[in-house]
Order: sequence, then C-alpha cells, then structure tokens
Amino acid sequence: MFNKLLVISGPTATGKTDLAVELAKKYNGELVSGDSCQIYKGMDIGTGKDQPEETPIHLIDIVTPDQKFSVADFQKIGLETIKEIQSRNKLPILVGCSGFYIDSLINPNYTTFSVKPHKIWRFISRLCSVKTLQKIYQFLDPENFSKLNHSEINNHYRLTRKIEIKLFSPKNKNLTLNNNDFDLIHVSLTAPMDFLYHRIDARVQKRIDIGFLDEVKKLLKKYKWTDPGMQIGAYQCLRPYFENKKDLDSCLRNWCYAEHSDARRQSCWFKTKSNATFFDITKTDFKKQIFTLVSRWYTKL
RNA sequence: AGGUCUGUGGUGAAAUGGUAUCACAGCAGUCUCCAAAACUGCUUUUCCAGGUUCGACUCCUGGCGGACCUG
Repeated sequence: MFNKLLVISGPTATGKTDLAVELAKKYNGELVSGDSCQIYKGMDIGTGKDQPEETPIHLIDIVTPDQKFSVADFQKIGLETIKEIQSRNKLPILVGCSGFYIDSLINPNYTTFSVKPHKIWRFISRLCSVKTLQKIYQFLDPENFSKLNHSEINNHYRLTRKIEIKLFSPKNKNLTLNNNDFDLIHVSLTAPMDFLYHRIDARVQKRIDIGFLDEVKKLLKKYKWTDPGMQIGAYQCLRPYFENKKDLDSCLRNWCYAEHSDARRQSCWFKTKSNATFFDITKTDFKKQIFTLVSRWYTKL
C-alpha cells in the first residue's frame, strides 16, 4: 500500500509553497496545507494564500471565519485527506508553518483525549482567575500539578483544559493513539531571522498594495471582530485603524512585529520538537540538496 | 542671532533629592481540542564636564545636541 508522506515545514516567508509545488510536479503530488489560518474562507490576503495553478491544494477554505476550528478537527480531516490522496497513488505533501497542527498528523505517539470542550465549564472558567484555576487543579490532581512548568502554571487556557480533561474524561478510554504508519520524510526550511524580517516587512506592504484593506472591509460586513477567524494577527493588528484609534502606519508596524514573533515561535517549534532535516534558504544549493534527499527517499521501497 | 522648552536601553515613556521602572522591539524557550493563540525567562538605559549634597535622572553653572517662537 502506498503510504508515503512528504512534509515541508518552516516559519512563514521561507517559500514553502513554491518548493512544494515544484516537488509536486516532479512526484505527482498534491498539497495538504498545514496552516491554522488558511482554513478560513475569504481570508486570503491576510493569511497569504497563494493558490498554485495546476497543483491541487487541500485543507484551505474549509470553514467560515465565524466557525470554531481546533487541532482535533484538523487532525481528523487531515488524516482522512492524506489517506485519500494516497489511495489514488498520489504523493501527499503536507506543507505549513503551524507546528502544533502538523504534529497532530505526523507524530505517531500523538494521543487524542476524547474530552471535547465543555461549554459550561469553559464559561465558569472564564470567570476564574489563574490563581483560582491553579487551586482547582491542585485539588483535583496534586501529582500532575507539581509537575507543571512556569509556562503552564500561569496559562489560563491550559489550566482550564487540564481541569476539563481531569473532570470529564470517561474512565478507561480517555486516550486514542494516532496510529498512522506513514513512510514520511520531513524537510524544514530555515533562514537567518533578520533575512526573514526583511521579507516579512516587504510582504506586509505588498499585501496592502494588492487590496488587503478591502478584504477586511468585506469580511467586516459579514463577521465580527470577535469571531474565531478574525482573531488572526494580521486582522487584529488592523483593528485599531478600522476603529479610528490608530493610524495605518503604526498598525502596519505592529503587524510586521507580530509576524516577526510568529516566525520566531514557528522556527522554535520545528527546531526543538521535530526531527526534520533543515535547509537554510539563503544557501545557494539548498534546493538541489532537498531534491537529492527526497529522490533517495521516494525511490527506496 | 535672541527667547522658550527639552535631552533616560534600539524606540516610546515613568521615577516628592533616596534600590533607575514600564511597554514595544530583540534573544531564548514552553506546548496534545484558541497555536498567526496563550504563557515563561533573558539582554540592553540617565548627552558631556564641573558644582551643591551623606546621596543627583531630578537642583545649579558651562558645553554639545534637538524642538518651537521671534527676527
């Protein structure tokens, strides 16, 4: 059975899609987007969707901005999509920058808690302070509470979720293994940060030039600033401008900064949590090296 | 040229004469249903030279720089 999966990851603005399209053409592939933002319909310029002309791309435009979408939804649809592509004997190429999402598809040890977000608990938790949540979790699960690190213990959302799992997971069957058995290769693109920052800044300006403000106006006719899709950084950075609280230039500067920060966190994820092979896109022969590596992997049985 | 105001990390600001603080940027990290999110740690500062004082970002004198007004 054909079970190959090519993964191309890396921070924003490293040219993943272009590379993926080239590889797709060579290996009869189809792209699967591993991007937590491009799933939203109508959010095109702000999320940097570029639709390749001849190569199919999956998992973009699957929900509207007012719909909730989580990594669990992504995992379900993602695995189905990859298997469907493989069943047609085509090569799925997972390409994106959301480490958390990509991990849910390719990490064989990834487990899923069968606990769905609990509406009443989430409502109550929103009224609680971090300190209160700490006390609740400490009471429910003193052992794991003592193991929390500095990030987790101060993180309102994660404490809420930990308590949720503790309270509502059914006994005995609270874990499901993601037992996929892909033959995968993971290529990750990198670049020196200041190089990426320049690219990001230029791209922000370009997005304004090609009509990003109109896109936001159009979205605002149908959706609210508080809708899930509208939480994306690019749109929130422009919010003060649309509410006449800040001038456009300072909003754009914040947008650039937000993307710098995204790029940093994204590359941190792949660097520390994946076992990808890394290629610096400022080196002249990085593509040649990738093609050699992929070719060796693709042709082996 | 004269007058007025003003000089604090890379940027913007705070500090009755008493441990120089905050935000942003930058760097490093955490991560299993918000992840372009949320959270953690770190780096970098009082224009210069004097004076007053136990003690000066703060008060005084001079220099240098900036802003505005008048000519």
